[in-house]
Amino acid sequence: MKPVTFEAYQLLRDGLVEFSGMEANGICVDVERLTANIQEVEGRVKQLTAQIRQTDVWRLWLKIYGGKANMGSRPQLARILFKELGFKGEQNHDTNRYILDEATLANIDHPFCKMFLEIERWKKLHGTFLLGLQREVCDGYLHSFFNLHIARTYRSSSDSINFQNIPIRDQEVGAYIRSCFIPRGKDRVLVELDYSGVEVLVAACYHKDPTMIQYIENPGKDMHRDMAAQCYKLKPKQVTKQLRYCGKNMFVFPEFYGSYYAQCAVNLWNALDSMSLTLEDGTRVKDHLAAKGVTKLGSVSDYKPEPGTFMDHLKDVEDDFWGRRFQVYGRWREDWFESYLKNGGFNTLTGFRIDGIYGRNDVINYPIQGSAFHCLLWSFIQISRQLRRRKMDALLVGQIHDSILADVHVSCVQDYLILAKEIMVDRLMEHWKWIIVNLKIEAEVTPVGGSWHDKKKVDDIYKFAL
DNA sequence: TACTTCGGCGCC
DNA sequence: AAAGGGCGCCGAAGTA
Repeated sequence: MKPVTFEAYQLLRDGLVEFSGMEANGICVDVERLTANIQEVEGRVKQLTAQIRQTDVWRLWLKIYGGKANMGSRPQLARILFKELGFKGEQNHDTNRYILDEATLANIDHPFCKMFLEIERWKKLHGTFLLGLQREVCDGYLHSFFNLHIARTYRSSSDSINFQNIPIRDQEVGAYIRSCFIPRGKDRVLVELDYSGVEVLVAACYHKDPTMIQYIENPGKDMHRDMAAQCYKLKPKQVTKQLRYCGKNMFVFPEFYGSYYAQCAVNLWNALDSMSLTLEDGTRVKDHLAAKGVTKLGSVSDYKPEPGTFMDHLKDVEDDFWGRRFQVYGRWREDWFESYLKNGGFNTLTGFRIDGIYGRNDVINYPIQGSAFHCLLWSFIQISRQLRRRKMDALLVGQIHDSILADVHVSCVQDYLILAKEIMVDRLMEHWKWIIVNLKIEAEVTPVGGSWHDKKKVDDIYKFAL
C-alpha cells in the first residue's frame, strides 16, 4: 500500500475511521424472516433433491460411485456426462479436469442438467447467503467488515459476511436474502445511492477520448445500443432492451476489461439461441444475420478468423472499436502500458502508486477501478461527517463499490438525498479537478416498513415524498 | 480431524 | 503477443 500524496493517505485514514463507524452501526436484520426463509429454501432443496433422485442419470451415478455418490460433486457429474453419456466436454488445459460451470451445463440438452442447475441455485442461496447471514448476525444486527487494505487496486472489500455480493440479478433468489435486511425502526427507510456508470466516467478522465465523452455527455447517444447494432448487423433503432444488454455485457464491458473478439463472438453467438434473441417484429436475430450472409460462428486458426463467419465479423467490429471509434482510448491503453513497462509502475489520479509485476489488462484496469472507488470513498467520508455535524437521524450502514446504503428516519429522507447528491456530484467535482465529465447518481428508497428487496427508484430527489 | 487447494459463482 | 479487472465464500477432494 503506497499513497504517494498526503491527500491519498488522508483518504485512507479518514475512510478507515468512517468505515469503522459503519461496521459498528451494523445493519438491521429481520431474524424471524431469515429463519422462515431458511426453512422455505431448505424445503425447496429437499423437494428438488427427491425429484432428481428419481432420474435414470442419478441411478447411473449411484451404480458408478456407490456409497461415494455425491449430488453436490461436479467432478462426479462431469464423469457421468462426458464419459458415460457421451456428451462433449472441454477440459482445463493445465489440470485436465473437465469444466462443468453453468454455461457448460446450460448448453447440454438434457433435463438432468437443468434440474442440477436449479438445485445448485437454491443451495448457493442457502449455504452462502442465508446460513452465512444467520451465522454472523448478532442481537438483530449484522456487522460486516469493510476493508481498505486488501484489494491491489485500492478498492475496498468486505467479509463476514461479504456485504458486496448479495444476490440481486436473480430476483427470485435476491428476494429471499434481501428481504432480511430492514431499517432499524418502524419509522425508518433504507436509502441506496449509487454512481451511474462510474467506471466508464473515470476511464474517460484517464484517456479523454472525445467520442467517449460525447457518448457520456449526450443523453441521446447510447454506446451499448450502437455496439449491439454493430455486432448483430442491425440499425440502432432495431436494438431491443435485450439486445442492448448483450452489446453491453458481451462486447463493450468485456472489451474494456481486456477480452477480445473471439471470446465476445462465442458469447454473442450463443445468446442468439440461449436468450432467443428476436427483433421487435418477431424476426429471429439469427435469421437476420443469415439474411446478411452470416450463418456460422466460425473459429480462429493461425490468428485468423474464418472468412465470412460471425467470428470474422466480430474481428472487424473490434478493429473498428479500438482503431477508429475510440481510437484515442485505444492509444491511451497502449501508451499507458508502455509507460508502465518503462517505469515499473504507475500512479492513479487519486494519488496512489502501484508498483510490481502485472499483466497488460491489470495495468489498464487497476487505475480505473481504484479511482472509481475513491470517488465513492471521498463522498462516503464527507456524508458521514455531515450527518454527525448536522445531527441528522441517518446512519451509513453499507457500501458496495459505487453505492452507499443508509438507514434514515422518515423525517429526514429528503434532506439526506439532497445532502448526499450535493456531496457526491457537486462537491466531489469541485474537489477533484481531474473529473472532466459530469457525475450522475441514482437513488433508491424502501417503503416504510419495507426491506432492502423492496427498494424503488426515486425519479427526482427534489420532488421526493414517501 | 484440520488444513489447503480448486472450481465455481455471487456482486461491482 | 495475448486474450475478462477486483473481491469472499462455499463444497468437494486431497493431504498431513
